[in-house]
Amino acid sequence: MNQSTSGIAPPSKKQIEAQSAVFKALGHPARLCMVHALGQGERCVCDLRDLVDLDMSTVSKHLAVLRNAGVVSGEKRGNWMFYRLRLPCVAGFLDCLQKHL
Amino acid sequence: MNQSTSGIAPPSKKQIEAQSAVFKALGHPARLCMVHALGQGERCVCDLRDLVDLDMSTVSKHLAVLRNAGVVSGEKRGNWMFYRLRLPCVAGFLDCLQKHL
DNA sequence: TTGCTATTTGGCAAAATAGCCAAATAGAAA
DNA sequence: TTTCTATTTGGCTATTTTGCCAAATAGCAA
Repeated sequence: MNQSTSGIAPPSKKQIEAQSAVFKALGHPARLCMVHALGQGERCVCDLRDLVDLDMSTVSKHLAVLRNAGVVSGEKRGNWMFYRLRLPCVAGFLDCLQKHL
Repeated sequence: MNQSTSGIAPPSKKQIEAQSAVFKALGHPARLCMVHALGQGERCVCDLRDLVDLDMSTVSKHLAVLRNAGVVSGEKRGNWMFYRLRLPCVAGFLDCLQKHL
């Protein structure tokens, strides 16, 4: 037999999809590493490439995943593309993880 | 040419791995759905199975992913296995996502 | 214009993940 | 003991993800 269920409404399927896309985007070591760096300010793709030591095209695709999930945003200035963190809550959550893991 | 880099020490590779395991665990609609439910209190596997409508064995494997990442913990009482949320910061982060997505 | 630099996109093979069924396990009940 | 119930594990295929190379794109410089 099952437990009785709570009366609080769960998030919609759309919300769950959007939220899990954010988590999925952060759920890769290279992407999380880049997000950590972006937490300290904007970076160009070349900086992030040096950080994670992957092919430039791979880094670009990782950034596309983060962009599509709404985690970061990019702005082109001259030849460079600068990325910045778009979700303010990420930094605080990372701090909390640091403590509890 | 690259930007100048900050002097703040980045997290260790081990920390990055542990943190991205948490995000990866949360980065699946069914698992996130279950975590939402667990945010309101412990649930047995059968309750979670009803929630996400997947095979019992699939639910069990999803819970193993969450357990291995440190997101939830399980306790057996009688025939039932009860899972509960182990990371207090998840609920607050989900609230923040709700606002900013 | 041509050339150079930074980034993105297409395509492919390798690796990881998801979900099912069947079988194993553990504990309660008869 | 045997049986039933809840959960986990093994194994398998289908799907998704990752990361490289090559090619395309965009903007600056000459």
